Amino acid sequence: MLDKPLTTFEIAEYCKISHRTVQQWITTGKLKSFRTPGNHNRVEVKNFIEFLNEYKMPIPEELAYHLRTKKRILVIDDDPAMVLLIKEYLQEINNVDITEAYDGFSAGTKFAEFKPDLITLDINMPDINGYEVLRHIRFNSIKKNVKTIVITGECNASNQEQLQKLGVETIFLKPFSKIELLEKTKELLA
Amino acid sequence: MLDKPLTTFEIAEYCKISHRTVQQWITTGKLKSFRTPGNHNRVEVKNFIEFLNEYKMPIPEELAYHLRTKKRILVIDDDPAMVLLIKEYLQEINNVDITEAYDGFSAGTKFAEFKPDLITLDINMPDINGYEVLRHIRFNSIKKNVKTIVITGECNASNQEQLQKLGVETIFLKPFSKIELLEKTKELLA
DNA sequence: ATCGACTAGGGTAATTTGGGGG
DNA sequence: TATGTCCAAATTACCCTAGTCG
Repeated sequence: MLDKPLTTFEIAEYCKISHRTVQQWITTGKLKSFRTPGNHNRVEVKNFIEFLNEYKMPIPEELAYHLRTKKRILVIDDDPAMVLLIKEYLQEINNVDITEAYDGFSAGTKFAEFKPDLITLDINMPDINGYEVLRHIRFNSIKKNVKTIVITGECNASNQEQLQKLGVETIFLKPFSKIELLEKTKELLA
Repeated sequence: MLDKPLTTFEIAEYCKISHRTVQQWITTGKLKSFRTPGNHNRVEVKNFIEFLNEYKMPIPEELAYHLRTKKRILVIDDDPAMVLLIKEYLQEINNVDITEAYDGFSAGTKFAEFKPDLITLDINMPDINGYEVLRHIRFNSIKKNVKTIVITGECNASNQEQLQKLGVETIFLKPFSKIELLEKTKELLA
């Protein structure tokens, strides 16, 4: 969502200036863009960030994560042994920072503070309602585009459908394959 | 953040001073700014306020809302009717911003984003373990000094002791007195 | 088919801004 | 150090156009 190319109006909104000025920046070559077949300007996020850096302009919060060198993963599970296992597996990916949470409240604070690119989540937990977590992420958080992997003990067809509606990328049933988890995670982070 | 960065002329108007002087402040590094690609100065509101504070200049009323004058309260309860009641009561206090959360995860994100000065918390909830919340706040959060009021249906002596160890300021049993809640809250926010 | 609301581009005039010399 | 004036350049306001969606 936030990764799709930006329109001149969106950039104008980020920079708090008029869309005409953005068009000027584009025509004078200061800001790189490409054209849609309908002749509309589109600016790739990385070009926008490059531009902001070059002119030492402030970078909007929502785009700041593009500057990170390491991808961030938040592992949410109330079972410490499972968290340990998942962390151990995922650590094999290069350039990732992993944090964990064992209850809903700290999952929330860590989500807001750590701003992960991907989360793994159990949905059958006594203290956390996984569906609430997903709903909150999709509808209320700034970072709606975070990738979500559900790792759970049980999941029937109706559950699966519900999870897919909430934008869950993949569902793994315990016990799960290390290789599959790694591959899927790498794919989602790419 | 949500506000447009200020131009030198706008700052000149706020300070009742010439725009040339504002430019001097910027070139001598007293006032932080960035430049548009067309070389126009822009000053972020937070930098302007910082500058005004440093030089002990009066802060224009239009910008005063950037200083946190209002105290913030986060109401955590899974029962919407109870949240409504508590909010209605607390609204009578002057200069407070109140936000609510109905589940652990959003309580966490709101705690991290809203940074409340005081929270009210139920501890007998199916989806949120109130003790976990308190433990997290005391031991892991940045804002350890947040005041905590527990409002709950049941609470025996052992529970009470546990809560006090976790730094809970007051415990109210439902149904509770509006006047007592207001008084205690005001006292804690003072 | 037509309407209104919305998004986007672009022409042009008006306004705002930076900075030099006083 | 702070200000008033000036001009070129940057930015914006205003307007009209076209396409899309329901």
